[in-house]
Amino acid sequence: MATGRSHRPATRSRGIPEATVARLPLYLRALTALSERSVPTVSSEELAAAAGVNSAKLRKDFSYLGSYGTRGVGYDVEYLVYQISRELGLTQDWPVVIVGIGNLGAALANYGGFASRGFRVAALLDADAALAGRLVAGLPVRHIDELEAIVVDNQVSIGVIATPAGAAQEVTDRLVNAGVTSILNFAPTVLSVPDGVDVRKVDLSIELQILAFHEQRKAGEGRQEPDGDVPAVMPA
Amino acid sequence: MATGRSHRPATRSRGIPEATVARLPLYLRALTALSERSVPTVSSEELAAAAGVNSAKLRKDFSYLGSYGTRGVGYDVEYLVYQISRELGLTQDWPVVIVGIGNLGAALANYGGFASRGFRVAALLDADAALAGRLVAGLPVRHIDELEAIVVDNQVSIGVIATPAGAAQEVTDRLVNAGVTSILNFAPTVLSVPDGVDVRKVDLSIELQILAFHEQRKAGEGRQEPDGDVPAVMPA
DNA sequence: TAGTGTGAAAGCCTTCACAGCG
DNA sequence: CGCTGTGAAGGCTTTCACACTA
Repeated sequence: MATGRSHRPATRSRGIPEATVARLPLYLRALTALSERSVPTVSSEELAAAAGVNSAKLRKDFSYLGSYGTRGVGYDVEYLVYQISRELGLTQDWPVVIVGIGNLGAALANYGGFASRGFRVAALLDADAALAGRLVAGLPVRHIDELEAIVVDNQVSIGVIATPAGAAQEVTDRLVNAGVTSILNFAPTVLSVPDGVDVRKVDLSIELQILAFHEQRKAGEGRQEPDGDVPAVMPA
Repeated sequence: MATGRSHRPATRSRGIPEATVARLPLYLRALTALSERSVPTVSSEELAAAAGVNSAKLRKDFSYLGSYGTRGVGYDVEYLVYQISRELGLTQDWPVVIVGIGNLGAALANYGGFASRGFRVAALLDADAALAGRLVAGLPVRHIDELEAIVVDNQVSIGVIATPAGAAQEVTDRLVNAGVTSILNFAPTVLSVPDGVDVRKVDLSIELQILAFHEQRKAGEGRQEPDGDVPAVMPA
């Protein structure tokens, strides 16, 4: 999902399939929880259950990272936490700017899992001059005019867009121009970016619409088991 | 992707592949924009560009819905809007409850694309009694004790969870017990639900971690480091 | 003629099932 | 013996490329 444009034919950045990369954070979260409970080792079966996947998939995923398990025993929790963190690039510090400090931007700024795990909010930016200086999550909101300077000074490579849809493309252009190469977009717009810039989007209404689709299907299925066909109510 | 548990072997609810369903909202948004500009027809090429996909994929997707285009011309915008809306179940009204009215819950309540498109916020719920009665997005926050009554009275089948992680599973259980069969989860937890209940999750920190992975890869590509092994610190 | 609709080909991703190791 | 690691098989998804038609 969501890379810059139509580049990268079969994106697996270094042998690790994209689908696996997308699950590593899930494993990491489950492992972190185990680590906090001082659990020393875990089997693929247990960890898979905690992460909400099946164990064959988990083992296959881990096999792309290397042979980090012990047959007959399982995986060393601490060691795996380290390996996955390293693989994901979380052993280094990633300064992030959040643009658009409405409810959503504020929610993001306050989000704990954000600040932990290597991500540091370098600045909060908003176009509304009236917001400037106000503290959100302990940080002062700064005016969007400062965007370029902040990105350059802090070597920000990741930007989060929580602006209204209408402002998203312009903000994107400015971020990219200033040197940002990864964007997490919460605005309901398709962003266009140059090659080499990654965009991931999170879209609330799309998720809801997908749920509605399945909801409708369930309702249409009626009481009996879905063995045969659905009534086939064709449109006009 | 986010269905209840390990059920549904190859989920395509009625011939429409899951991957296609996930793109229909994208097409719908692009079409709605065209409709507002009173554009009568679009080609697959144009619409695909607006939606951020390629045209072959779009045509294939539409072919699962039926033959709604005109060769040599393109697609009728209004007609497609209607067909996709119907397919997604957006021609009916979906009452939704949002649980957890912090910054994120408030952002969701205020989100425009939410209220439009067939989704109606039936209630905002929070465990904090101090919030009760306060207006958010024009709706009064109600206490979580009212959850069951609200779900039943409004025939709510979709619930949105914006609570802290610790509360998410309990809220889920109560929603499901009361009759909710689709859940959009913003809490960073794996929810367990009975068969037949769909869960989709949106996880901010996961998205960021995926970006960090690619960011790291880009950075590493500039230097040498092709075979990238690390000192091999084996576990105890 | 311009652009849809679609078999066929090619790639991914998941699952299976079991060899092999601690 | 228990559990990992992994070829092989099977499914989905995307892409290709072109017949076909308004």
